[in-house]
Amino acid sequence: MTDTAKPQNPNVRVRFAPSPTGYLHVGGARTALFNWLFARKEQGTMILRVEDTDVERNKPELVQGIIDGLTWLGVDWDEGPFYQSQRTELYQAAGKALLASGNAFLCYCPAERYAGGDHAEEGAGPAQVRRVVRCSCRGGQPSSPDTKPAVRFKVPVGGTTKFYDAVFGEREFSNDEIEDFVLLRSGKEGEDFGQAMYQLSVVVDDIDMRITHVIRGADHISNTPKQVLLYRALGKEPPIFAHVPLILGPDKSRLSKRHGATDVNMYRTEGFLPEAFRNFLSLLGWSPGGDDEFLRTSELLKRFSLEGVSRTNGVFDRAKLEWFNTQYLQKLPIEDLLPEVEKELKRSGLWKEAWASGEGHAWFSKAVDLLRPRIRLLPDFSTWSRAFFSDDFETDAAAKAKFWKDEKVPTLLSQLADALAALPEWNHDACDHAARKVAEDGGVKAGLLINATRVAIVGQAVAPPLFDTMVVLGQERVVRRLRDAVPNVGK
RNA sequence: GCCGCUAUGGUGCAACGGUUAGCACGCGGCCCUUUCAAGGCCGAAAUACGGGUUCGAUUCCCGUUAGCGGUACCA
Repeated sequence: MTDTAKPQNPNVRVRFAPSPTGYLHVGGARTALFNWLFARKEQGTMILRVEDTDVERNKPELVQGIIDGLTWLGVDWDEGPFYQSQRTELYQAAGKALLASGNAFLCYCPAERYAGGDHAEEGAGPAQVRRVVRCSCRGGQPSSPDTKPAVRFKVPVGGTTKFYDAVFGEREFSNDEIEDFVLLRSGKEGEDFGQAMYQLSVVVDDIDMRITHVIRGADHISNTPKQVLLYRALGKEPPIFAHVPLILGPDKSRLSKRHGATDVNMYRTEGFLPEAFRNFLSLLGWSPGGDDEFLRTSELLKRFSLEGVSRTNGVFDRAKLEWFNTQYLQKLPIEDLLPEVEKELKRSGLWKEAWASGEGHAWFSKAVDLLRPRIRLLPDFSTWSRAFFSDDFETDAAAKAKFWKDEKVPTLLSQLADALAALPEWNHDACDHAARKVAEDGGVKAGLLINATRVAIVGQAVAPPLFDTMVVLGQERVVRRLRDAVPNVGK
C-alpha cells in the first residue's frame, strides 16, 4: 500500500448472506449489489456468508451458482465465503449462554403444535392469542423422559423494542407482538440441542464478524426486533439496519418464476452485459438524486448512498433492462466491449485466434464497432451477424423472398460482382459508385440493388449500411459471395 | 385474523410546504434513411380516496382502500 492509498475504514463491515436453497435471484443480487456498493464506497469490508443452517432444504451444489452470479455481476468480497453449517459450536454456545443468563428457556412442546394454526384459536381475544403465541410452557417440564427440548428466547413481557433503519428511519415494535421464537431446534439422539435457527445464527455471526450495517431485504423488517432483543441479551449493541424494498413482478406480486427469468445466471446466458445489468439493478429501489440514469460502475460508486434507497417495492421492468443493454452495447468504449464479444464467439465456436492481436484485432474491433448499434444481446453477434465472422452462414429465405422479387436481381448481382472485382481501390465510396452505376445501367433504383446485395453477402435482411459492410468484409469475400449467390448467371 | 410497511403517468425514479408536478423506459406521431436499429423533434399519460393542519399541500396528521411483508423447531 502506498502513502496515497486511502486506508480502509475499519468501521464499515457489511455482509451478503444468501441461503443455498435456490439460485441467485434478482432480489438477492440487488441486495448483494447494494452491500457491495456501500462497502466499496465507504472503503469498508464486504463479507460473503452462506446461511445453510437448514440441512433439509439446503443444497450445497447451489453455492457455486450463487458465487458465479455474483462474480459475473462484478460483486466481490474481502472475507469468506463462511458457512454457517461449519460454525455450529458458536451458536450452541450462544444458545446455552442465553439459557444460563435466563434469557431463554427449554420448551418441550411438540413441534407440530406450532406448525399448525392453533396460535390463533377461533374466538380468542388479542391477549389470549398473544399468550398462545408466546410459548405457554415457559419453564415447562418434559411430557416423557425422552422428550428433547428446543431452546426458545424469552421475549420480555410488555415494553417496546426500537431500532434505527437507514432507509425506514426509527422503528418501534411492541414486545407483546413477538412470539417466543426458537433459538435451537430440539436435538436428535445423542445431542443436547439441534441446529440453530436463523435468528440466532445471524445475530451470533453478525456480532462475531463485527458487522456494522445490515443491508438486506425489507422482508426482514419484522425479524429485526427479535434480533435486536438478542443483541441486547448477548450484551451487544445492534448494528445499523438498512432494509431495501422488495422487487415485484409486473402484476405487483412478489417476483417469481412465472414472471420470467429470476435467476441472475439466466441473464448472463441470454447475453446481457454485466455492467448493463448492474446499472439497471442499481436503479431499482435506489436513486442517485438527479436525472442521470446511465451510470458506469465508477459513477455508481461515487453516488451510492443508503439515504437514496427508496421505501417502495419496485417492479422489475425487462424492457428497461433491455434498453440499458443496448445503451451499453453502443456506448461502451470498444475495448471494454471486445472481451464480451470474444467470449460470445468462443461460445458459439466462431472465434479465431487471429483476432486476438495485431491487424486481426484491428479488423475485429472495426467489425464489432460496425455491428454494435444493431445488437440487442450478445448472442446476436453469432446469429444474425454470423456472416461477418464466418463464411459458413445460411441465407434467410424470408429475406430473399422479400428483396429478390425483381427478376433482374440475379443479373444485376452478377454485374455488380464483376464491377466490384475490377475495383482498384476498396473503400466505401468506390463500392457506392460501382453499385449505383450497375443499378443505373440496369434501369433500377439503387435501393433495390442495395437490398438484394445485402441479402447476398450477409444472408440477412438486417445488417449495417451496405458499403460499410463491404469494406469490413473485404473485396475478395464480397465478390465471392455475390458469385456464389447467383451461380448460374454470367458464367 | 393480528402486527407492520408502502402509496406521484403503464414502469423506474425527481420534486423533501409555494414548480406550468421534472427525467428515463415503454407507447403514438414526425424527421433522417439503403434493410433494421440508433439518433433528433413532438405528443398522450400521474400526485389512490376522504377528512384535517396551514395563507398555501404531492409533501405534515388521521381514517378508508389497495398492494406487499411478517405472523415456522424456513431463511
